[in-house]
Amino acid sequence: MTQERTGAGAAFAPHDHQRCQADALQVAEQRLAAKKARLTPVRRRTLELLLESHRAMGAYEVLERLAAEGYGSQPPVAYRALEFLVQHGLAHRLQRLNAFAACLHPECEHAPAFLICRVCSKLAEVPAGYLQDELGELSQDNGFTIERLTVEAVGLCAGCAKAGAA
Amino acid sequence: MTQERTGAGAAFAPHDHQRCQADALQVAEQRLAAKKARLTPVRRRTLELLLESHRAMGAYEVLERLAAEGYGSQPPVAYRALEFLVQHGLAHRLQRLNAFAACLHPECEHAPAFLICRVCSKLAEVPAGYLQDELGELSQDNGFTIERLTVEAVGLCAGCAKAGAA
DNA sequence: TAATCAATGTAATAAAATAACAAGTCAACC
DNA sequence: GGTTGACTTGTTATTTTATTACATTGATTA
Ligand SMILES: [Zn+2]
Ligand SMILES: [Zn+2]
Ligand SMILES: [Zn+2]
Ligand SMILES: [Zn+2]
Repeated sequence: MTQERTGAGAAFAPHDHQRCQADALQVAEQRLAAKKARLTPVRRRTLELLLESHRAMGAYEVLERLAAEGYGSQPPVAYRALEFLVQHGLAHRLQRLNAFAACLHPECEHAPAFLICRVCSKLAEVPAGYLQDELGELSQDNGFTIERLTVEAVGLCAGCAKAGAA
Repeated sequence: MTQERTGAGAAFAPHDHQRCQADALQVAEQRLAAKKARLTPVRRRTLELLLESHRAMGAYEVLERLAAEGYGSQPPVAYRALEFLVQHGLAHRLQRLNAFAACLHPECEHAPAFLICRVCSKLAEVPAGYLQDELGELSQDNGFTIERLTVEAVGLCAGCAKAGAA
C-alpha cells in the first residue's frame, strides 16, 4: 500500500504506472471482499482495461476489448461491468465524455473533480470535497440539498501546453 | 431591465415567471444585436421553449415542438438552434441530463453551476465563478489550465423535500 | 445581377444506452 | 448430494441521443 499521494498532476506526469495499476487492483479486491461483492472475471478485466491508461474509455471501446477476449459481445456486458465498478466506487463516469475511468483514489472518501486534457485526453482526479462543501452551503441557504456532484474541467495539461498545442 | 438578482433558489421559488421570460428574451435580443448574430425565427422560438419552465429540455423534445409548429422535423434543426444559443451564452447544456436549459443570467459573465432537483426536475443556475477560481488555482499548481468547467449537482429542492419525497 | 455566405431543410447513419428475456453459476440450506 | 433462490452472464431487439452529407433557400454584397 504505497503512499504516493501526489497532486492533481500525478496522472499527467511520468510515474510508475505499473504500481499505479497494481495498487488500484489490490485496493479494489480488498474493498469488494469487505463488502462481500464479487469481482468476477469480466468485472476484473474491465477494471484492468480502465487502468491501462489515465484516459477514459467509452462503453463500446471496453466492449470491443472484452468481446475480443471471449466475453460477451453485446452492450449490456460492458455497461453492467462498468456500472458495477461505479457503484462500488472503483470507477467514475465522465459525463462530458460519455465514458468511464478507473478511480485513482479508491481508498478515500469520494467527491471527485476531474481535469480533462482536450488534447491528449488524459485525465486527473483531484479531491473536491471542499468544493462540495462550499457549494453545499450555498445551496443549503436556498433549501437545496446536494446528493451528488459532478465537476469536470476541460483544458490543457502541462505537457500538451508545452508541446505548443493550440 | 429589472434587477431581481435573487439567490440560487430563485428558480425553485414562486416568482413572476412572465417577467423572467420576457427579460431573458430581451437580453438575448440585445446581446445578439450587439454581436451582429441573427435571432432567426427557429432560434427565437427555441429559446422561448426553453424559457417556458425552469427545466431542461432534451433536443428531441424541442424538435417535436418545433416540428409541430411547422419548422423542420429532423434532428439537426433542433441541435443547430440549441447549439447557436449555447454558443452565444443564451442557453446551457446539462451534461448529466443530455438536455438544454435557457440561461437565467445572460447578462453577467459565465461560470454557471447547476442545482438539479431529481424529483421535480427543475433547476437553478448559481454563480460559480469563485469555484472556477479555486479549482483553477489548484489545477494551475499542477500545470493544468482550465478552459471550461462543468458543475452539476443533483439533489432535492426545498419544495420537494417538504413534500416528503424520499 | 451575379457571386457569396449563412441558414434551413431532408435523408441517412452513427453512437450511446436500455429493455426484455433465457441460461448458467454459485452459495446456503435441507 | 440435491434443491432453492439470488446473482451473474449472455443474447436479441429497441430506444435515445447525436452527427454526417447534401440540397435548397434566403440574405448580403461586389
Ligand atoms: Zn498511473
Ligand atoms: Zn494533455
Ligand atoms: Zn422564472
Ligand atoms: Zn424539486
